[in-house]
Amino acid sequence: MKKGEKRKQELLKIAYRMFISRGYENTSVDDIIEEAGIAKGTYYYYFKSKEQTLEEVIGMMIEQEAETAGKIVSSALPVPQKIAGIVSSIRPSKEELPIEGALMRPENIIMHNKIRRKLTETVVPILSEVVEEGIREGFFSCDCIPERVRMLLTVSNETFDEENFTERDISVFIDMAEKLLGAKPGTMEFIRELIR
Amino acid sequence: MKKGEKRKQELLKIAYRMFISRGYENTSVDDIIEEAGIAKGTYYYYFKSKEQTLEEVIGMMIEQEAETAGKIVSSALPVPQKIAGIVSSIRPSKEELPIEGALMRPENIIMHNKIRRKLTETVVPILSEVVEEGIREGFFSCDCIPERVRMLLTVSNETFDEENFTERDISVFIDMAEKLLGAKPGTMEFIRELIR
DNA sequence: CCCTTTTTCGACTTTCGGTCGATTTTTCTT
DNA sequence: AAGAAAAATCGACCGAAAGTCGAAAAAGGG
Repeated sequence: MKKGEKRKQELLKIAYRMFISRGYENTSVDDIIEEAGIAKGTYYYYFKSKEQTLEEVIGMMIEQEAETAGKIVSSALPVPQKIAGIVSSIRPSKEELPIEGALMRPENIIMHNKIRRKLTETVVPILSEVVEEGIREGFFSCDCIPERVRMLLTVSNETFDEENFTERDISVFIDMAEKLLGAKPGTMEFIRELIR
Repeated sequence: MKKGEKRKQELLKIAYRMFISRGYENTSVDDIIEEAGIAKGTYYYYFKSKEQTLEEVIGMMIEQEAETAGKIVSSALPVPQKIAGIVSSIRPSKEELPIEGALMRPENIIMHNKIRRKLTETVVPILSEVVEEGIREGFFSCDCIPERVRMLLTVSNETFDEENFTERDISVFIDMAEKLLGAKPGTMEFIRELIR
């Protein structure tokens, strides 16, 4: 009964690698089982569908990132650095797998989308907490924190995921972040380094 | 040689209807050809792939909306009403086909995404023009107009497409729009009616 | 009317996700 | 240790769906 879990983790790892490098749509179940050296039936003994595999793979990814982010929140770092740290921990999705760059390929819309959704869902509360802290310390000044954080995250995802963003995009985004959170101009400049 | 164009339009119309009502993924080429009463080969005589059909269907949709928006821009309406008009002309995608509401179903991510992309691409320049006009008239005050417009559009799409948005989301969005474009507080309140 | 081009046809191929009953391996029970 | 029960594995098979292809039928033109 323990061998089972191990096998599943193994399959998850293989699926993760393949989804990342070749894209979800371009990875067939046959590819996965061939790599794993198992039969179709075995695969479906562990996953009810290919999509469920994707779901679990994404769950894995996000879980890790959330853990890192959580540690940062409860650390003693100053607020801006907390934000920097969290944002960085969220981004590896790009540096980690740029070799293929298959992530936002047209055919990868589905995976990309699911990742974004789940990421937003888990990160918004975490970042909100930090913003709250920032308000207490006088960095920020605003209401509706989760809503604001979410919108910032949305723009960030949508804008900086692609390769086509410009320096102007970054400037506008910083301006937006400062204004949306009620921070003094220039306070959020540190974001520039994170993105570029 | 003219019959061809006609057939293609007919197929496009059928595909449009089916993609909208049942979703792109849930519509098979066989469904389309059955509805059209033609053979597989005929379909592929007009489209190189199912995806190309989707592309053309989306092109059709956006073209119409862009036309309407264009007329509004060159009208004599005051700036806020131009914006309102354009935003409305963009939104029918929701009122037009809510019966099934299949648009943002998990399985429709692909279509939804392509629509959003293309829509943003075509609407950003149009709205930017209006904002420019608004600056001249003292409504707004900002630089990097296309970037700002794009981000606003991004947030709007992502936030108000779903059904789960709250009144607070709207308020924050309005606040954001005003601050991003350098408008006086309250100026953009009219957005509230458009969305709700 | 014949020849060319356009359009249509539908059987066939391939790919892929998923199913299922049989079989082997592991674990539990006594 | 023997046998039963449960867990894990196997792979042939299925059905759906996109896409191909060569042949045949319409449409046009001279």
